[in-house]
Amino acid sequence: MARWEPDARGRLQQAAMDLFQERGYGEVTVAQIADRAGLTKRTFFNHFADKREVFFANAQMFEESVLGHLAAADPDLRPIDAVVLALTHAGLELAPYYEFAKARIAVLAVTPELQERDLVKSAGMVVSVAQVLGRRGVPERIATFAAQAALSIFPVAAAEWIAHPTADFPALMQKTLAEFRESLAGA
Amino acid sequence: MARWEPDARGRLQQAAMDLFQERGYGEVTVAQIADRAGLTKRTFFNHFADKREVFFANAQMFEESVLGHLAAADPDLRPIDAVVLALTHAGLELAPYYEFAKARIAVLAVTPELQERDLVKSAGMVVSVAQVLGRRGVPERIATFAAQAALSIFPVAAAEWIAHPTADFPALMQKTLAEFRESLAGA
DNA sequence: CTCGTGATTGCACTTGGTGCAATCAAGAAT
DNA sequence: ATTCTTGATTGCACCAAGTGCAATCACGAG
Repeated sequence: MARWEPDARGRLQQAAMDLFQERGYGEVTVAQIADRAGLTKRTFFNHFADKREVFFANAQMFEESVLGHLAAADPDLRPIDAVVLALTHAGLELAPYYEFAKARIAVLAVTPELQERDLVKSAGMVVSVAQVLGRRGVPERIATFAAQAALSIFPVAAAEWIAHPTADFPALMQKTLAEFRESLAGA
Repeated sequence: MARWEPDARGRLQQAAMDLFQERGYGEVTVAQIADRAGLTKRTFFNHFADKREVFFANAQMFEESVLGHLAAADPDLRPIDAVVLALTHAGLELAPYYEFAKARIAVLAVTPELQERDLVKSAGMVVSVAQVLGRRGVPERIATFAAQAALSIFPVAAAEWIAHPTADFPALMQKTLAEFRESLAGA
């Protein structure tokens, strides 16, 4: 038997997501989350730096997945294509969590506080992706721009996929990338 | 004589910036800001939604300037060029506030809390810029991407200009835009 | 059976932020 | 001159987020 009930962190995440869906992020207090997980407010803050972070605990795994795919990508690919492909693959791995992703987006959509943190997470990912590109010899600024472009595309394609789960996600990514290119076009 | 000392809001901004530079954002309390401005904590929150907002009070004027230039831009320009030009012109208007801009960036650079809010402001600007483009008949998604691209470019060029005030800002913008295009390139 | 260790907890405390009623300083109305 | 109105400021009570620190707990190792 474990010391205490196992996976305190996971229970906090679960309790938080449940409560956020039930009452909305703003109406939920950290004490209530901890309570539902059978823990205390103090313990919550041992596991998460602040109330917002509990919402993004899983998102980090997604980032690692993207970075993994990117590091393993064909070195001959152009930077932007490598990143888009990595995002596409990582995105496909999310398919089994369709319901979870949908709920997550629903909460995010109505909670400015979480949207704010979401921007930080995206910005952080731009930096990591750019770093990985850097190791391929891509100049820093180019790498950052490519990462930004690719990461701008992803949520758009993802939202469309959530709305039409039968759609072909890789195709959506390519279509969206084409639109981005068009937006910069070029005399 | 005015009812009270005039321009409470301005005094709060000034006091806040001074204190942030002296001690750092995290070491300054709202009560201290209000105090230095000869007001109370409660009054501070009458003028600003939260502690972070006082730092961005001026930034809104910049946004309005950009939107103004954009609305007045040559309708024949391609979307991305129109936005870049509008940002260039608005940026040039910032030249007289060089010292202030420098101090602002210095505080921002060491304060994650403010960086987070800065991302929100940028995102908001992407939306407004895209709206103005929309009124020119640019499709929504293209408009958003163009706005994102242009607003990714601006801080890079601005940082370089702050570092080398003698440089030609419009040229920096164009150079940076070219780099962004390169990052998406094409064969 | 004791000891060490890491997770959990209790508690006090600071700060951000809000709601509401009271007050204040001016200009307008009588 | 006095009253009225109006908007800005304030005081106060209160809730929730987040932190530091010491104590406690539940296990496995020795």
